[in-house]
Amino acid sequence: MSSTKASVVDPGMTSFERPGRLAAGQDPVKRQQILDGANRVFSQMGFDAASMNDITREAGVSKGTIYVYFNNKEELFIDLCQQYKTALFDGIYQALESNSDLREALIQFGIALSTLITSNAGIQAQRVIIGVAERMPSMSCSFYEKGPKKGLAIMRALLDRHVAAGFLAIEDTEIAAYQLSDLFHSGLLRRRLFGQMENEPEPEQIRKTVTAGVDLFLKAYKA
Amino acid sequence: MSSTKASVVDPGMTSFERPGRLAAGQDPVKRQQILDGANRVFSQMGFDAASMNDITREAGVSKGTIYVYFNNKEELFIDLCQQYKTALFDGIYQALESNSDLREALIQFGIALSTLITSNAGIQAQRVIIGVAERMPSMSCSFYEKGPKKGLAIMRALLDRHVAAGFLAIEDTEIAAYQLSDLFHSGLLRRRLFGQMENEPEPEQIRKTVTAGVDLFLKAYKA
Amino acid sequence: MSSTKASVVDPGMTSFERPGRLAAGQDPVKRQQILDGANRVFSQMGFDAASMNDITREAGVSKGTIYVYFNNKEELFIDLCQQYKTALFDGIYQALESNSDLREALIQFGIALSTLITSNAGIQAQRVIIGVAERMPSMSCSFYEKGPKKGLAIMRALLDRHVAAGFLAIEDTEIAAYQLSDLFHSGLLRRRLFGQMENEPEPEQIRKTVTAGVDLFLKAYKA
Amino acid sequence: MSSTKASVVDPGMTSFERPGRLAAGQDPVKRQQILDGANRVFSQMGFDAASMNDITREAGVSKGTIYVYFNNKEELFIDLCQQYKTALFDGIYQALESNSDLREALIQFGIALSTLITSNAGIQAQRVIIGVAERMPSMSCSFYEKGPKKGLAIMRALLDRHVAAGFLAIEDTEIAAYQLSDLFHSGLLRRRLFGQMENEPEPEQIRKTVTAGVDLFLKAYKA
DNA sequence: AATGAATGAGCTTTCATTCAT
DNA sequence: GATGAATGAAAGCTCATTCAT
Repeated sequence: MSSTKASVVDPGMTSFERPGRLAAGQDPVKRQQILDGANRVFSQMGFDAASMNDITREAGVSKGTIYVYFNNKEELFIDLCQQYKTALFDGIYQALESNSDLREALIQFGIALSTLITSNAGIQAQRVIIGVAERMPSMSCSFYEKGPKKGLAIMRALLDRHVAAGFLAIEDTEIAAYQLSDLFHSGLLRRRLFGQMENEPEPEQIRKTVTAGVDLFLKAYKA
Repeated sequence: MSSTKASVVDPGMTSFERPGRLAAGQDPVKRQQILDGANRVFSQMGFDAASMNDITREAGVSKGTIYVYFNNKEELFIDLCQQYKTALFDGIYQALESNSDLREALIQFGIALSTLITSNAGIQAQRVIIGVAERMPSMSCSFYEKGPKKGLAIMRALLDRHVAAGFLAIEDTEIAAYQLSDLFHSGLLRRRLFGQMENEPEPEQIRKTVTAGVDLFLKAYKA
Repeated sequence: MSSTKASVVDPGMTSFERPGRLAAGQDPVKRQQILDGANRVFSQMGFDAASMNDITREAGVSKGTIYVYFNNKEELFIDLCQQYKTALFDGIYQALESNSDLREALIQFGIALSTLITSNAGIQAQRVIIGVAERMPSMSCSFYEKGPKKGLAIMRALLDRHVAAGFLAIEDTEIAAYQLSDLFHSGLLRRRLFGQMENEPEPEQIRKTVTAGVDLFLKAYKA
Repeated sequence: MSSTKASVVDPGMTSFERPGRLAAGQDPVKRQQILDGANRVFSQMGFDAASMNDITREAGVSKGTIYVYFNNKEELFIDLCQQYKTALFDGIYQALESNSDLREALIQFGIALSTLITSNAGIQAQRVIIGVAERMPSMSCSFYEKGPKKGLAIMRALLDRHVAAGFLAIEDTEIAAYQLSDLFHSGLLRRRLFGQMENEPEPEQIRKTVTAGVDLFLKAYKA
């Protein structure tokens, strides 16, 4: 559980920049330091097996300090999950709009998405969240809605536009969007989630998988 | 956590059939009784949050007895996961071979597979296993290999036969098999895993999803 | 905090008599053993400063066992206070009725009462209860009602009978009963409560105090 | 625990009068401010359950400042108790000497004394001190000696004078003083301490109790 | 001189495991 | 062979005290 472990969050600011004394629980650098430690521990152990002592050690702050920033273990976890959502999915949707060629746009987006969700950090985050889905359904649900679901909506809108333009012949673009999003990571995501593929897939493998998926999709649905 | 909860395992034999006194830890009925209780508890709580007391209560046996049949909590959990594999995937692969029409065979198989892995019991089992995948990688891995991977091999062999027969034009049947297996549950599995779809999908919804996936697949890959 | 300390409770039964295995939290000997340990610790430290570890050590049982018999620290404390009430005040009221001579009856009763409430055990119990009276008012109140108040009612009835018989001339027997009960321990109780009198008063001192109080009372109130 | 709560201490000076910067821990206004906050918190919670954070909040000073004025929680508490003694008992003994009529002098003094020790502030102070008497015997003892004991000495001297003057016939004026002091609050103090009388007794009730006590005393002891 | 964020020992409570019955 | 009361290490969390600002 060393600090070399993957992390989906990036403080973006180091302790060197710490300004003058801040109010209790208000220092964003320290807050991020705790979240980083918590991320490493929760990612390795899951919510229940992680102990606050572990997080204390990993974050390099004292137990009392954690409890100044977060009311309890669960709130720390929820805040971390909020961060997963933002860190994972922010800024990858632009690939879809910035490309005029449909095939290329889909491939670029698919690569970005698959790279993300099959990365070590992404897999760990998904595992942790799926692991508590039974007991904290609203959290895992909101994770899905901020992530995959949002991507789906954007993709569906794109498909709708191409259907309207006569380039694609799709009866139900909702189903089609689901199909496409699953084709992006065919043979990658599930194997990664279950640990059957130990390391992050090579970029080349991702490209091949995405391209095969997009081509299958376009061949079947082109007008 | 009552006994009305979903369970992937079926004892198949009641205590009435119990024979004369057996050696310690040798009574298969009692063993199954413990596994059933453990299944209900682990499914609800996950591995770490489940307590042996809960399992004791749910299984209706004493704590000492559990420790005669299983060395510790983890071994009980591992044994239960072995059972998940068998209970989940046994007996669904025959649909692929018993049908001469390719499309119909794929649809029947897809429905069987999707129904299984999106069922409450199936989702709970997958969640629990994914939740510990980081710490017990061999277990989650073997779960994948016994389940999805085996299905994939059978599907790939089927595709190979149809390619050889000239009915399908597929370059890489491994990728194609992955694609098909993901198309079976497009928009179902992930939403179920993350709790965004609360209840088991209706048979009609599964049929529609599978059919759309198979048709997409065949349209693109038919010779 | 050794086992030689004063205790208001008497198990009345030793571990030698322990019968065959009892249900969890049902063994009255063990229960009493815990209460005895708790009594010693709470008496020394008061409720808040006492730690469950101290009680564990003093009672000679494990922490888990305490929590089988009592849900939490507060319930253990409340149960102990219930016992204080019973142990302290049960069986001292008979002196009042068993004696035909009023003066002698009052003196005997006063001696019994004063001996009790100025004893080490009695003082410790009162201190503990007074110490939490602000936060657990119902408990300290019920202690008073089971103890002093009950004695007052009996004394008042006695006075009423003697007034009716023409032996005493008392306008308000309620006030008189209060006066008498305070005269019993004049110069003893408060000094003991505040630690200004370190040791239990000698029987002779108690007798002298009670006699002086009763004589003062009777001289003023006799018809 | 707001500032509307009863307090036995009166700062008597506000921060407006604060002079130029004083040496650390030397500002008597700030010191009193801390003691006031501590009084409110200790009165509500008792010594052990009170937290320095509560006192910080209630006193309106920082934690560091408290530790400049007082070495630790216990010393703060001890200093506060010193103040209880002074605040409670100072200036009530003059009633005894300023009145030439014995009965009237005793009644006035008794009323002053009973009003004080049955007041909310007085009861809270006594509860707190009795609650720690076992662990800090010297403190509770000195409280008694500064308060009740001093009053007793003065009363005894008064009784001695009247015995010498032939107005009273008392064999042991020490016992008599104890008796009188307890008669002052018969039926009030103990009920208040144990919370059986929730509110401060009405002045009329105190007057009645004191008068009854004094009259009982004088009737029995007059020459 | 005053502050209050940080510390970490110690709190109450839980629970996997053992073993006398 | 089965039981479940007992254990005690370890959990989440609090709080008296310190010290950099």
